[in-house]
Amino acid sequence: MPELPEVETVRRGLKPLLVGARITHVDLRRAGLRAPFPEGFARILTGAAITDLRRRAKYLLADLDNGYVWLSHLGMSGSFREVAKEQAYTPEPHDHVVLTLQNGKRLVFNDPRRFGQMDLHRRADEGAHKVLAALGPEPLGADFNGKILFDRLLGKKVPIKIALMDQGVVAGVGNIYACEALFRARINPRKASGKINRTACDDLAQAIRDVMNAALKSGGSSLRNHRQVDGKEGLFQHHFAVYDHAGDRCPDCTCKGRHHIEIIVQGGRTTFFCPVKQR
DNA sequence: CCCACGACCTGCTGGC
DNA sequence: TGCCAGCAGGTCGTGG
Repeated sequence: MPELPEVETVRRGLKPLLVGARITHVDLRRAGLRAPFPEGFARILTGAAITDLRRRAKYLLADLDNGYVWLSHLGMSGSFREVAKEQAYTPEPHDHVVLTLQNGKRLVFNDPRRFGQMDLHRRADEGAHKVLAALGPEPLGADFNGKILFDRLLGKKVPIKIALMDQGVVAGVGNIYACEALFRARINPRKASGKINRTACDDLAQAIRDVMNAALKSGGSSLRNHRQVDGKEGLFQHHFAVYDHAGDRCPDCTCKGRHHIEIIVQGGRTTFFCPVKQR
């Protein structure tokens, strides 16, 4: 469940459970996810209290009172769930990490495809963190606008859809919200990034912010039975204009309902768009 | 530097 | 009905 709105929804769901909590036990049920867990992972988490839970792009960052930051990424299929104090923990398939908190509650990380990530770094070194430092601006941050986007796309030849999914251009946009934002901004996903003019970049930056804010209000999108931390499902999938709507009529009135959503492959990922509305 | 593409995994589904 | 190729919300490394 992993684009910015989903990860932010997870962060908000986990915050009451984690912030202020102390980790008393860490059970690693395998040696790693895509990469092995870092050296001393369980040892460094054990005994530490979580002082804050932040998000950068699609990464969750838990600040610990021992100076470390616990970084998590949900990949394609990762999820966290809470197990209540009085409830016995029964392992489910693909449960990989189980944290026990001092208050008796448990936090379980489950990830069938294991594209997720967990790592540690020192808070003091975060500015030098290779992956985090390479990330583009937060689309919901105060410093993101059409000018910033225009400057970052300047000279790029890749199709705009591919550029939007490049975490170094703008952070947190994935396949769904790239498609949805381009539809809202009436931009053809195949258009060369560097040929998008300043006005269109203003529209696109606004479209990204709008669609992400709308998704956040719905608790994100829940595809394939994914659930948020509290077990509820996000509802934004019911508001997709184009994503997963190949062959449907274009929902925008300027297309007069006669045109249909097309599906193409870009960079190995599916793109949905209206060839009439999006020029 | 910039870009294309395969690899990494498991589970579900749609078409035969 | 049953099987399996193909596809799924992401990132990274390796080529050209």
